[in-house]
Amino acid sequence: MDQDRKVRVRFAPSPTGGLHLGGVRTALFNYLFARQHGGSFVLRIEDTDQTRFVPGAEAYIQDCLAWCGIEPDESPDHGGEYGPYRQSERKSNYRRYAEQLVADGYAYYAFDTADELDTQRKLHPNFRYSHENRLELRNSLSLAPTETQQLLDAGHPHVIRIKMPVGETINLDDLIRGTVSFESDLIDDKVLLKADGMPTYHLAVVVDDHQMAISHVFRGEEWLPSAPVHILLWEYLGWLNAMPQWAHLPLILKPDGNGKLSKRDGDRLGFPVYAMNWQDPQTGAITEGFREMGFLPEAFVNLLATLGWNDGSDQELFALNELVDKFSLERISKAGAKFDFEKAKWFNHEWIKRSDDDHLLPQLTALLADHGIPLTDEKQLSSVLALVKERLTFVNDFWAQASFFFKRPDSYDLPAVQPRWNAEKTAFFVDMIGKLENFDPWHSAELESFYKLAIQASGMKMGELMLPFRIMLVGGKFGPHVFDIAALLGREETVARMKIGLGAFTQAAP
RNA sequence: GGCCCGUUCGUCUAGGGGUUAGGACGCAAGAUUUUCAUUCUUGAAACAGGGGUUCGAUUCCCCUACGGGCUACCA
Repeated sequence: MDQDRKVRVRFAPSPTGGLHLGGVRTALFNYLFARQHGGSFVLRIEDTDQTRFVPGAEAYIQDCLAWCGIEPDESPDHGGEYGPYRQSERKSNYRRYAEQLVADGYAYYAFDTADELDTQRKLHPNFRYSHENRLELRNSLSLAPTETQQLLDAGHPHVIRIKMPVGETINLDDLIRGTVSFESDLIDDKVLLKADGMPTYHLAVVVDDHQMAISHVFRGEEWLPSAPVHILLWEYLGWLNAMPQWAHLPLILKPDGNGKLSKRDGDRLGFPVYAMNWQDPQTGAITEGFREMGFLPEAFVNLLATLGWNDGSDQELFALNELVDKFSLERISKAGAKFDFEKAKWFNHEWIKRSDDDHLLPQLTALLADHGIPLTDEKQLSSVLALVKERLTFVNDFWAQASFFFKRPDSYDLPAVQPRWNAEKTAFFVDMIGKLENFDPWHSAELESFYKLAIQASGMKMGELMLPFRIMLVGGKFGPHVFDIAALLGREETVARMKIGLGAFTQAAP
């Protein structure tokens, strides 16, 4: 193997659905490795299965990657010298290699129909198309050469299957798992070229990876069992010295119970599994994505990277460029990792705290617009954000945490004040409103000391007069420091809200 | 069923022949905040089991158990 060859890795999703956690993580690890080694990250679309191809999914995949900050060096959209990057556009390639394998004795034509194979499977519980029975089935190995030729000439539907050797041990050197051995006797004769002339994944990856000079293949662990077929193909096609190095990534598991994380788990447990909103083309149903739920791409990338990888220290927060520096295959764990949504939320909380205002402001502006609030004062928005930033788990929490800065309360938490409301309190607020109308300077600290002095003078208890004030301004028992709120609201608005609130309290009082 | 992979607190994980087995999320308690949240402090919480090897295994080896993946003309 050529150790000096340029690092070229690829992410090869099939455009059959939304890009879920495992997919994005695979892309991320590929990307990190490429960047780290000054290599190329290739996006190749494996749209081989026409029956399940979903229109729009290809653009969706690219959008997801872009949102995460993963920019391919070569892709269907941006091109590159190894194109085309869509498998459907490379179709002419595959048959030729399949035929070559037949000619070299490594593969054969099989004419069995789907029905015939079904019958076999019913007859034999553990049916495998293999060296044990291929001579009894209808293929170019069992048929006379003339008969095979006749069927071929007549255009009889057929597939091409690999002829698995007998008695060989196939060793895979996996970068994460070390050497993994397989006995060739136990592996069936996989279909390489389908009756429709399209390749199966097994043929396609090998041919594509070879033609695109891929140096490293990082893919999910679910591919481990078919790795020996791929290795054999690299050998049989005569490309063994150009074979990429392999690394099979641990799976992302469902949080409860066991098994691979699926879309249904997200629906069932109430968290996203797709990077971005995904609309099922059949049903039209939209599954909410991490982005739409209010995740920052930084947090999403961070949580994905640390699901199955760590840098050996206690550090948990990593930016993408930091990951490029610190990522290493050796530190990827072998065992699958259960996805924990609580921890995912924590990552987002941390990233919101670390984000600059100008990073968050556009999203907040959009959020306010969704609630019918036009942006009038960006500085004010910034000040509000400073007050509530560390309370946010999601960007969208901003509305729940800070909407009262932009609109007056619709209702008041009357049960919190009403039972103990009295004339004395009414008098205090009437007096306070009058004083505040002329109070200066309108700053949080000054307001606080002034207000507290007035409470002392009144002889009433602090808590008796603090809570009503808060509820007048925001409507309920929540929000940041009251005097910060008043300061930000401004004199006019604060006084106006106090008057309205006072009216509501006295009217409702017993 | 067969093949392959895996197994440290509930979860993500660090560690590695001799450690009080460390961190984080979550949980609990306390403090701060005269709201709610944040924050801070403290706490409970793990080496799957059995055999070896060894003076000594959670760490190395084997077996078992358990979990997962694959077993399509899907990827």
